[in-house]
Amino acid sequence: MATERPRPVTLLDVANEAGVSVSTASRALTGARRVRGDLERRVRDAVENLGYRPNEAARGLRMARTMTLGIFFHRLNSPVSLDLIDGLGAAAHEARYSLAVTSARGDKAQYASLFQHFYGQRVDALMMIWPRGDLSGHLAPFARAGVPAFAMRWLPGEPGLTVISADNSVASTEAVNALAALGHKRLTIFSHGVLWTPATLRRPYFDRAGEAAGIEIRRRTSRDSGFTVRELVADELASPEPPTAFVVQYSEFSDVMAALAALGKRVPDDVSVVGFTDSKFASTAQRDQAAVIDVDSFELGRRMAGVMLEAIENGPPSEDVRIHGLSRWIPGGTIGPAPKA
Amino acid sequence: MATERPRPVTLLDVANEAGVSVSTASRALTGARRVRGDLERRVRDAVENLGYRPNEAARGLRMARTMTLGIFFHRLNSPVSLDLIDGLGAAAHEARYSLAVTSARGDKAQYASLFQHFYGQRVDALMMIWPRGDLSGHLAPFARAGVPAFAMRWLPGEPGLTVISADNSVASTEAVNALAALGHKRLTIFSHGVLWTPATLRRPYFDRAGEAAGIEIRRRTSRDSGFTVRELVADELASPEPPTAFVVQYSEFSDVMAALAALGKRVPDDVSVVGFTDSKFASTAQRDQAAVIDVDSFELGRRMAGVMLEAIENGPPSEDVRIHGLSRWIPGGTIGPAPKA
DNA sequence: TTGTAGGCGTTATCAT
DNA sequence: ATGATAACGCCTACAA
Repeated sequence: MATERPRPVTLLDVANEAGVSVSTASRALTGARRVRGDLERRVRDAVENLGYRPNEAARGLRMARTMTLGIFFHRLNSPVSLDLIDGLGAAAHEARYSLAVTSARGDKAQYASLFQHFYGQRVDALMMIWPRGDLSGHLAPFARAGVPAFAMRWLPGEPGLTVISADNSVASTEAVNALAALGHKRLTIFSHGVLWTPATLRRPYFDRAGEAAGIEIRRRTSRDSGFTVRELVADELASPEPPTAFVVQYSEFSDVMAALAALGKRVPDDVSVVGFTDSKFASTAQRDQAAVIDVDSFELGRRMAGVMLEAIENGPPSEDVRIHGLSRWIPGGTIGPAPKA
Repeated sequence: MATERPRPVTLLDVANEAGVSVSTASRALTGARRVRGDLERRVRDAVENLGYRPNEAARGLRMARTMTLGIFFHRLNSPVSLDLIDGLGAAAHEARYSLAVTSARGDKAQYASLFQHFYGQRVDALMMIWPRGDLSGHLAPFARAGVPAFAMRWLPGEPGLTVISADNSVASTEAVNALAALGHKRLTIFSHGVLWTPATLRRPYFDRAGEAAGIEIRRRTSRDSGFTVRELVADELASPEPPTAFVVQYSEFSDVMAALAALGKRVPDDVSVVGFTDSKFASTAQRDQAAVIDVDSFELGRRMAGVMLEAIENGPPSEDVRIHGLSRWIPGGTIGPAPKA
């Protein structure tokens, strides 16, 4: 037996209760034009009594705006995703927007269906988090409808798609400088089992900072190799001129620490370790007293939503968007002077 | 300059292109009634050519159904939340529903505003994840509108609110039995820094299983104490009759392992350790060869969405919902025979 | 300042 | 089987 839903209270109900016309009721609530004070009060009272809330679908139909932000994840896997959702949601909600979240679960074959779904929903703006492959086909309907589309990804933007990314260069440079000041000459950036991770984006930061500070920057990744963290750490330390410092994704921080311990290396006496983290792990990192480059991905989400809202209002930005000032260098007990050679 | 959006293609455009009326076009697409084969083909072709997608807001207005599931989080913090969103989203999308996600960010003062927002959206069903406090006030509008509301929480349901939870008793009992078979007599369940965690829900499972298997079950939590994991582990092991096995939330698994190592205890020779995890950590756990009680929270999300969709169709269930069969006992190298006293 | 009426895009009812 | 038409709830010219 299909449930027959009680009809929710509508603006007409409010108008009747207040003894005015729907348009007056509407104006009293939207404040588009002035209404007589006493009438406005009566309308507001009626709203209160009846528990009226405007139907956003109807309003959206009329206004050609659904007050919905579409967030598309290629995959929903890291705690960073959570913070992004949280930050996006916070900013969206403040602006009276809602957040429609979807995930392709790593499957590109899902894209078409998911994008069509968003288009059917008539989201007012679209944000893609680490999407893969060519999107132009999927994005065409949005472009035609004038829906601003954003992507967090490594490739630059293109017509109909603005790329948005976080700039962590300041904190990264500070970290490199701090290590240089401690006498370190060789630093290895460690990214294990990751293909499209922030590690890739951070490359230029570190390269530039390393060059300026006179530190040699190497990288190790196991993305194709299938080696364990411990094997990679061991291999790296067995090289002729081994690094004296590591930069590590925080999700592998403890693995690397354990690997170093197992190899008989003390931190920070023999090796310094810097974690690349986000604020979600901040408390953990502090408990560990770890030195970290901290990225506030909650705030990043907020800022991303801000950019989306702005684009809905005034059209998409003319250039790709870089977001600054969200990362901090936090020294900690896992770094120390470079060991004497 | 406010952007003037190009008008997206509507059903009328399709009808014109196909040379039929809107009603025929609508019928051809919804399949409500049969239309002549050639006309249906022409309509489908027009849809293809024009890239038409029905406006869900308009459809929702007409159908009094928005095809939207509202998911409310008290806080968006654990990786489990991510899996839940992912699973909910997968099931929702299959049913052509979208997922509206919101988080109170741990702040009960946000509830009213967030619930009103969902109500304005006219979500078809509502799911609350670990909500706090009294919800009846917030839920009243949904109840009046006949919107099924669910909550994942410890307290039982009430009128207008169905409680949904996962039943992990089978796997938990298996774990206890496995430990009993290995000769363990005293087991401590360890929950650090958590108030409303699954640890609380698991109590009865373990209590019953322990009683049946003849194992004494204790619990340690630091929720108010502010002790470190290591201090708690040390204190527990210093008791007159120390436990020979621990059950630990996976997020603290490595902390407990490290604490045991620091205390000179070998795993599993001196102490056995069982992790309580979810499938997100499964690969990690396997790499660690850890013995775990694994919960598939992605699948849990799917099932939750299924319950919501069913409730939209046929009204809310008459009783609170327990979801079974989503947890597995996975033995591993972190358990072994109890040490001889 | 207020009310009347039209329309947003869709589906369902009613004639044809 | 098809087409005209009303209705969903809201906002906004336009008229009063």
